[in-house]
Parts: sequence; structure tokens; C-alpha cells
Amino acid sequence: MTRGGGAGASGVDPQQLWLNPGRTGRGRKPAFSREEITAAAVALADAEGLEAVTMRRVAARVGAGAMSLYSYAPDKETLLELMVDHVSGELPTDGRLTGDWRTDLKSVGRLQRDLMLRHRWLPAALSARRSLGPNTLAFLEYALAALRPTRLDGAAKLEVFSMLTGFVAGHVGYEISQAAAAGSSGRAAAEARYLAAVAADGRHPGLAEVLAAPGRPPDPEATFSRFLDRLVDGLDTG
Amino acid sequence: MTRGGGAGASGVDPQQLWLNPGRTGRGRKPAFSREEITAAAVALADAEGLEAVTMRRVAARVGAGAMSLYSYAPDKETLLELMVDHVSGELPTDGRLTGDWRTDLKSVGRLQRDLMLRHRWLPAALSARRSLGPNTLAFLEYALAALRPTRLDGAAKLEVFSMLTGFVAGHVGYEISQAAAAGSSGRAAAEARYLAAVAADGRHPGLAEVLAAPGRPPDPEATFSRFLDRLVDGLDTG
DNA sequence: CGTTATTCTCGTACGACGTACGAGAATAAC
DNA sequence: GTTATTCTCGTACGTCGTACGAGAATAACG
Repeated sequence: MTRGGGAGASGVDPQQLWLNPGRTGRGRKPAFSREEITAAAVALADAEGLEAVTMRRVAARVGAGAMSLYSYAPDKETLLELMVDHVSGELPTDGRLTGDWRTDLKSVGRLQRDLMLRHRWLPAALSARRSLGPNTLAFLEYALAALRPTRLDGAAKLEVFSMLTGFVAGHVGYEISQAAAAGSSGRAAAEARYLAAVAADGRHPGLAEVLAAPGRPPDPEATFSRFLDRLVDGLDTG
Repeated sequence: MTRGGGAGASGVDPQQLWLNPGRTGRGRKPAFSREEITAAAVALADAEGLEAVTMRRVAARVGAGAMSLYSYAPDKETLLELMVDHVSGELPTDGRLTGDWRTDLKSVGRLQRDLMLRHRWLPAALSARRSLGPNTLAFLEYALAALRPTRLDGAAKLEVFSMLTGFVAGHVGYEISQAAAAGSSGRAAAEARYLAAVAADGRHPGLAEVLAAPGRPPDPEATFSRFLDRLVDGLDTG
């Protein structure tokens, strides 16, 4: 995944977080594990959304006291990073590459989209975070392999990957909000009524025209593929 | 702007929020205004980031009691929507169009990027919100005018605009996090050290190669233009 | 002019949050 | 057995969004 963009950073040294040797053997045995706690947090986010992930609720899910989580992650921000890396572990890192980098890069984008649809909190979590865990890095490695035939320089490859991830996150975020708006109760209807009222005020001819000639309701899958294909096809490999 | 993607919606009817007739004349005179409060919230976010925007702090900035804000916005989520629409008012809605839709659409994207760089909390705020205020809609109108020569159907035009906005938000978010990582104290150095350690483990040849051949440090402005151009040039207008 | 209905302000208070602190329990090394 | 270490987690603090409702201001009505 490897994206970022927000203000509140964790401030935890990644080396210490991801590469720590861990227990010396001495001291009380841990009753839980980082893995277990992270998985509980992910399950909670999957079921009830990112805002349901609180230290107390995650702890309750694994049967721990709230403060016990702090033995496994220094703060909540770090727990969120662990969550991102955890689900990134679902991404294949050894899929076969065709050798045609455009095809392979599109496949990378589609894998990301599928992951984000499976964990709908992911676009939001990514948009404020930069994750560098082992699973994240493994997938980055895979994406870099896909880009190998391009002979772009290092910075440019990272750029392309970041851009792709950002694009996918943005698109899936939009997809999800579309689905949410269409689904829940009178919300969509209220919005449609409001837009119709605005379109009727005479100062929004473009909106009026769009509402009058909506075209077929778009298939999200097809739309994504269309934009992804064009984005990747438009890339120049120097 | 008009983007969305999160879970927590406001639940406020847009018609009532944006089109309300307002005061009947009767009753105590308001001591503040929605405009004033929104501007204070924007100033706060500009200065200290989105997480500094709390009801108490915004209220303090305008000299009101915290609870007084609830006379102007039903909840904080709505205040954030007002903020998005407020800054969208900085976008030109009557700029000259060249008539070449690709050129005009790129200009739309650049305007959005400039706005997001001026208000760095905007990508994060947009990623979880769908705003339909007057300024937002005015700019949508402008973008639709740019797309007029394409003869895409209504749904497709909205799709293109959403996609563009999502892309720009994603890119600017990434840009900002890059700048933040490069700036603040030892954070960047710690990250670089960690990545070097990972690259040296032998299981990340792609990362090792990238770090070895970084290429020139990319100019954000140029990078954005490059991706924007290719994205737009790749669009097919049916 | 009162009287009344309305609309605003904002102090108090509640439940949730992240998490600092530190007392106690468990474990390994000596 | 003693000691150092490492864990668990109850309590507590400060902050958040905001429900509630008493009081102040204002306009319409008699």
C-alpha cells in the first residue's frame, strides 16, 4: 500500500516497530499477541467501520483490559498502521508476471481495488497514513517487479506506484460513497430532490443537462477498469 | 469538489442545510453568522490542521460559547461540510474556457490542486465527505462546461469529474506527506535507515535497486502535471 | 404598553475517547 | 530464594461531541 497524506503522524521509529527482536525470555509471558490484537481490530473495522475501532472495544474483543493493548502497540495510530499492513498480507506477492508491464501494473491496481472493497475502511485509513510493514513492502516489491521492464529510474517507479495506489484509493472511496448514498434510506432521495431543485434555479444549466440526460447507470467495475486502463496506458516509460 | 468515501455521514438533509430560508424575524438576533463561524474553522484548520478544529476552539475563535455553534450547524460533521464549501468558493467559476476540453479539464485539475495546497486539510476532509454546497456546485458547473464539447452522457461527465477530483486529492495528499516526511526532524532519516535495512535483507531486490538508483529528486509540480496530462489525454470521449 | 411566542446564548453535565500511572502478578536468571 | 524483568489492567485525567435547559433578547399581538 504505502501511501500517505495526513497531519497526525505516529512518531514511532519504523525500525523499532517492524524489526524489533522482541522478548528476551525474561518477564511475564504475554497473554496475547500483536497478530491477534491486530486481527481483532481488522474484524471490528470490517464489521462496523473504522470509527468503531477504539482501544476499549478492540481489547474487549480479545478479552484483554484496554491498557494491555499498549504492550503490543505504543499507541492507536500504530495499531492502525498494523491493521493496514495486516490486510496487505492478503495481497499476492508472487503472482505470475506476464512481462508486459502495462498488463502487470493494471493487475496490481485491480488487486488493490479488490482488497479495498473487502476492507472498506482501507481507503480512509490509507489516506492519512504511510505504512511500511513487511506485507506492505512485499507488495511494493511485487509492484516494482511489474515495473522492471520499464527502465524508469527508482524515484519514478515509486512515484508511479504511489500514484496508482492513490488513484485506486480515491476511486474505491468514491465507489463506496456512491453505494452508501444509493442504499441508506431517504438520504439518496433527499439528495436527488435537492439537486433537482438546484438544477431548476436556472443558474446551473450543466447540472440540469446532466440530470436530464443521465445515461445508463454506470457499472463500478467497468468504470474502474476503464479509468485504470487509460491511466496506465497513458503512462510513458521514458 | 464533490467527493465522498467514508462511513460516518452527517444525516442532514441537504435541502434544509443549503436552501433554508432562515430567520422569520422573530426571536433573539443572532450574535454570529454561519459565514463567520465557518471562516474561523477554516482559519484554524489552515493554521493547525484538521484535528485542531474542535467545537470549543472554533467557538473561542469567534468569541462564542461552544454550544452556540449549534445554532448555526447541527453538528460538527456539518461544520466540516461548510468548511469544504467555504474554501471551494475560492475556485473560479467563470474562467475562460478555451473550448478544447482536454486543456480545460487539465486547468480544472490544476485549480483543484492549488486549492488543496492552500488548504492542506482539504484532501483529508474530502476523502470522507460529499459536499453539495453552492460553491461546490458552482465549480461542478464550471467543470461540466469544460466537458461540454465531449458529448459524454450525464453520468459519464460526473464520473470523469469525480475521478479527476479523487485523483487530485490523492496526489496532493501524497505530495503533502512526502513534504512532511522530508521535513520533520529525524523522522525521514529513521525511515530511510529502516528502508536501507530492509533492502539489505536480500529479499527485496526491487527496493534495493530503487534505493541504489534513485534518479533526480522529483519536482512535485512537474510530477503532478505529468500524471494529470496523461490521465486526461488518456480519456476517451465516446 | 404588557404579554406571549420565538429564537438565540451558553453553563453544566454526560458518556466516550486516548492514554499516563502505578500497583500487582507472573516469569526467568542468578 | 531473591531479584530483575515484563507483562496485565483498574483507576483516573483531560478532551472530545453534544443533550439539556435556564435565561436573555426580540418581534408580534392584545
